[in-house]
Amino acid sequence: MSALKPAAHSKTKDQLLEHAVPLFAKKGYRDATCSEISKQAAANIASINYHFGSKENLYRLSLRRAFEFANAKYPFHGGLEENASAEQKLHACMEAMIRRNYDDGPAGHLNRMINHQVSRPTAPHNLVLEEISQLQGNYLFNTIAHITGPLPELLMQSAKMNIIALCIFPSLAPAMKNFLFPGSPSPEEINAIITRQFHFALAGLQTLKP
Amino acid sequence: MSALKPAAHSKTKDQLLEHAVPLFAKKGYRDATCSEISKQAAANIASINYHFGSKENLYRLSLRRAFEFANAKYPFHGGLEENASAEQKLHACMEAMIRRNYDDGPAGHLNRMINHQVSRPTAPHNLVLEEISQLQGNYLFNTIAHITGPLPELLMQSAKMNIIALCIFPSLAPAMKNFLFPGSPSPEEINAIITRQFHFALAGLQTLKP
DNA sequence: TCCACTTTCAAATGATCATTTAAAATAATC
DNA sequence: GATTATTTTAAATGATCATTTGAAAGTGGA
Repeated sequence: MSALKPAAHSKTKDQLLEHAVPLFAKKGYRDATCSEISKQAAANIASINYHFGSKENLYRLSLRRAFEFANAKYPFHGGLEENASAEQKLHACMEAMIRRNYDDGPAGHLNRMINHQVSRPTAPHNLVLEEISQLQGNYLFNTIAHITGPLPELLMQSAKMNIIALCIFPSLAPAMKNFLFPGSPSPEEINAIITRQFHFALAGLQTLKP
Repeated sequence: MSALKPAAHSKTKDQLLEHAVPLFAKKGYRDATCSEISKQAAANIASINYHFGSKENLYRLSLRRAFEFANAKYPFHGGLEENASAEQKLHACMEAMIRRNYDDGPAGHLNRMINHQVSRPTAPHNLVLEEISQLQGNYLFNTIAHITGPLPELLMQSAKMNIIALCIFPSLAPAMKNFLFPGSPSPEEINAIITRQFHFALAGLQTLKP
């Protein structure tokens, strides 16, 4: 436990965070090593612990940063007015989730980090994840409720899960994504995916009405 | 490289495989250590390399074994006749996939192993996975084709992906599964899930018809 | 210039892991 | 029962990892 108190900002600290995010997104928490992160940031290996205290803490900050990027470029509400229809809002949510999957830049890092996290949960990271998913999950939850009408809690959660599944499942597994789109899908293909999945989801939701 | 050629069968070898499967299913390839596997099998740590050559090879055999268990208890065709309707066949596929998710015994190990594998692919293991998923994927593919009628290849693959997503997504993430069902769902709840997801999927597939 | 403080650095530390080794124990064959 | 082959064992090996250490270098203010 070091008694030193590093400054809030420094060039090295910024560089470390900047390179940590894409590396965690690419390899996941475990396979992105401190050695590689600090090498990419042109910093000494000890700098991570000096500036962030631990690799785990650096990961937590990276998650938050990736969330800000994703949310800024692809917000769940999609710029819709509050009085937009529930169908429009659902479309916006799905569009945001799907576009994030196919964004190779900073706005796509969050989904890639989550994909790694999903099947390999580590206690402290889940706190951040839950915070994020609640923020977005509640908006989606309310939107769905307007489409299906009131449903039992369990059915609602399950409906929400189905919407998320239709948006992010193909990109969860790198193998599946590559199978569908060797290389990256074109903007037109992404648009087609969004409308296709939206109609698929909407039809499915109708079957849940009492 | 050992010059010894161990016998095809031995009690220790059987015990190792028997304990490796549930451990790989619980923790994934990396977090299930040779040390823990051999301890559970009441064998020496060197026995894995003696009998299987490497941890990787033990994992490959474990995958095959898990596949046999899952397929024996929950076959994709669900005991249907060849002339059953496409809807019946789709229902059978989905039922098999969903029941495997909620089976805590040997028949559930395959899905748990795949869930770990999905987001963290390792080259040699993927060969086995592809073999397995093609076997089952082709059957599902043909079934869907009968429901939607002929579609472009990409649309068909995407439809297949959606069906799989609706079946296995909630159990992909341990956190999500626990959120929906703290503890395990009852047999009645599982039945309800199957019919609900089937109707959701069927309605979605209709929207893909030309 | 001196001093207190912050930051960087190369090397050490200690933990964990799969795999190897070589000797000892066991089983099989004659 | 002697000899050969197989299996088990404790210990060693070497690799990788996050983190710690202590000294060196850098920085800003009086």
